[in-house]
Amino acid sequence: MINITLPDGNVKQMEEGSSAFDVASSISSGLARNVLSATFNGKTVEVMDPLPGDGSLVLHTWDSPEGKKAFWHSSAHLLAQTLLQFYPDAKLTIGPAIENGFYYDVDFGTDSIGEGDFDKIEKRMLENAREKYAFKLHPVSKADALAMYTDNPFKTELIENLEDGDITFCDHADFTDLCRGGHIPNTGFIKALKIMSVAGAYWRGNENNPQLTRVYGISFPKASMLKEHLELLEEAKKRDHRKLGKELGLFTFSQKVGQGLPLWLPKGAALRERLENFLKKAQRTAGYEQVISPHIGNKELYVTSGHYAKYGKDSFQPIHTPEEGEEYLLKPMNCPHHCEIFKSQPRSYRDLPVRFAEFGTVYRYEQSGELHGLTRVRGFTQDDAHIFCTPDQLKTEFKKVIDLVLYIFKTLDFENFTAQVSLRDQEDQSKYIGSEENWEKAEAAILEAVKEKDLPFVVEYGEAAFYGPKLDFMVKDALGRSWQLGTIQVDYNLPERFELEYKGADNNMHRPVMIHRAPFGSMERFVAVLLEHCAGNFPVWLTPDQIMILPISDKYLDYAQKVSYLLKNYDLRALVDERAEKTGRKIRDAEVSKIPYMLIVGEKEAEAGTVSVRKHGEGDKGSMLLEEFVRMIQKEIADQIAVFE
RNA sequence: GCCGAUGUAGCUCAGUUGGCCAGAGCAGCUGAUUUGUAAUCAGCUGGUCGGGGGUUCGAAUCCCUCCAUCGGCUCCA
Repeated sequence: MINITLPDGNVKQMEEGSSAFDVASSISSGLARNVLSATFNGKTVEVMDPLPGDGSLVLHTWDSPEGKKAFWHSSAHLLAQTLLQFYPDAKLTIGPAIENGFYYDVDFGTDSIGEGDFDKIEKRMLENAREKYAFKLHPVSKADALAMYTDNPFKTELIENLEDGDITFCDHADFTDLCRGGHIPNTGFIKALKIMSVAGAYWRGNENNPQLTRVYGISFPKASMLKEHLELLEEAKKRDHRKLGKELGLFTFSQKVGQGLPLWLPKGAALRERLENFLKKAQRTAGYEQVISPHIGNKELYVTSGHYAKYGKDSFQPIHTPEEGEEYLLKPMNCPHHCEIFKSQPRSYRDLPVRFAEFGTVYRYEQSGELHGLTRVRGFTQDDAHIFCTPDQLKTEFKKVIDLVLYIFKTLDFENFTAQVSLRDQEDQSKYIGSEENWEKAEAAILEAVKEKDLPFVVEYGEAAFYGPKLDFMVKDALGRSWQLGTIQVDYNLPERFELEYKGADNNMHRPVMIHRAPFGSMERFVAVLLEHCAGNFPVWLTPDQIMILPISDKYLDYAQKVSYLLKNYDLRALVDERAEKTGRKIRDAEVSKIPYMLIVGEKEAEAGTVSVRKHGEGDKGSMLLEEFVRMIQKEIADQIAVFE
């Protein structure tokens, strides 16, 4: 007999040779049908394989990440099997599960695969799935494993890095593949699937290695789930900030101006200005001072900061002065300038912390293939600030910045977020500059601040910047997609390089600590994420046009103008649709342009001094006195944009 | 930068086994309509078919090249 402790604490006694499936069956047949993977004493085991003795068993269904992982990884096997049926000479490499689905990297040799082939592959995969082939994991000796892949250098490389005795293969049908395990019981669980795309991918992610074809797919245990998933993708497409930005007239790009250099249109520029003013106001309260620095800086500035050595080659190249000698770089970040501002006068410990803020536009030469809408551009404006403080003030200041970030998230309705603490790579520390002692202090300060603020957080090793650890805020948008927004970074390095100092109470000179922070990240990126989050329906305080006044006919134009004038006096952004169109048409156009309020005015309204209110997406709200409407919208705005304390 | 795909009017898209003057809807302009909660009607304008080169009697369509965009990879101070 073997004893199995289930996660709910119940102990099951099972006969020798029982599997996770047997355990599930003994609980309920419904559960047994839905078990996709199992973990036994912390190790992944195959659902159908006998359990190796006493221990605790966790069963994973579709609702758990482990269940999905096993499901999608098994689907990758199915994909590989099917691909070999069409392309017998293809060389397989790896096929893992990913966040949403799975992929298989394949070297197709001289063959190629395109969207036109997806249909037949999907059909054959489903045919194969319906055969309910069981996934069977079994050990293979290193020598035998190598013998199986004499013509496949990729698999050979993988096997060579494995210990003899640790090597397993997974079979289903007549297909076998090097695999460490974690499968669903059989292919029959896979009821719906779709090949999503093909793309190039380097072997082992290294751009010096040969490029393989990555085939992406997704699969589900129910056809309805696939439908839902595809609908979600459709919805995401509708919310694409590139599409909405064009439709709402916020920004554009021009081939002539250059790649990755956004042009902000009047409505977009006004929106950005409102975001800036909103943050500036909170920053004033929080004790920041605005500074302004130029768009170029002497190369020496970046040699001093260390950025030139690190990024000089991959950046926009220096601008040479007409006479020889001097070289200037487009500003790729604001910190060196701010360091020099700090140095412009002697500082006392009594002055600290000083907080310099600037909406600083910077230019970075991103590889052309990386550019993407407003989320990855070559010229962008950071809502940057640098805080210079004493080491003792670091944690307090850090926490204050967290408060500011949380204020912004709350105002803009980003309720789901995780703080990501990025620390050094624990194995390879050669890429970081700065002393061990300082790094440790900084890492500890961030972790303490995050814990004291009670933020949900994860720690990522190896994700730190080369000059210091950081805290990034990952927000989830309305469709559940993750985006990196605000960032707070500790820097012991630049103060050292720029020899920043202040006079302490002990009358000696001390080195300040620096915090870089950008709650929005960049204005471009933030607007993009916000657009997708709210699907273009900005909160009233932020939206470009708040109110469209629709006169029934030109007889009521005068009244409409009067209403518009009055609203503008209240700092509300109102337009009048003066066209000789039918009301239905005017409403449609205002709805399509996502203007939150429509005020319909005709004879009744003109006589009574009222407006007939229609709200975007909600319809007719009935008529009210103009003053009433003003109070209502003012209250809405006040509720949306609380004061930062 | 790499792999793959795409590029036709301001926007969304038809048109490619090479062949009459390259089409539609929306937007725009002109006129009529004076309208009550999601598209009034008619007419008109608008395109070096991404740029350049080539093949051909003939190219939006085939080839080369450059540019840009999209999906990934790599990268992200």
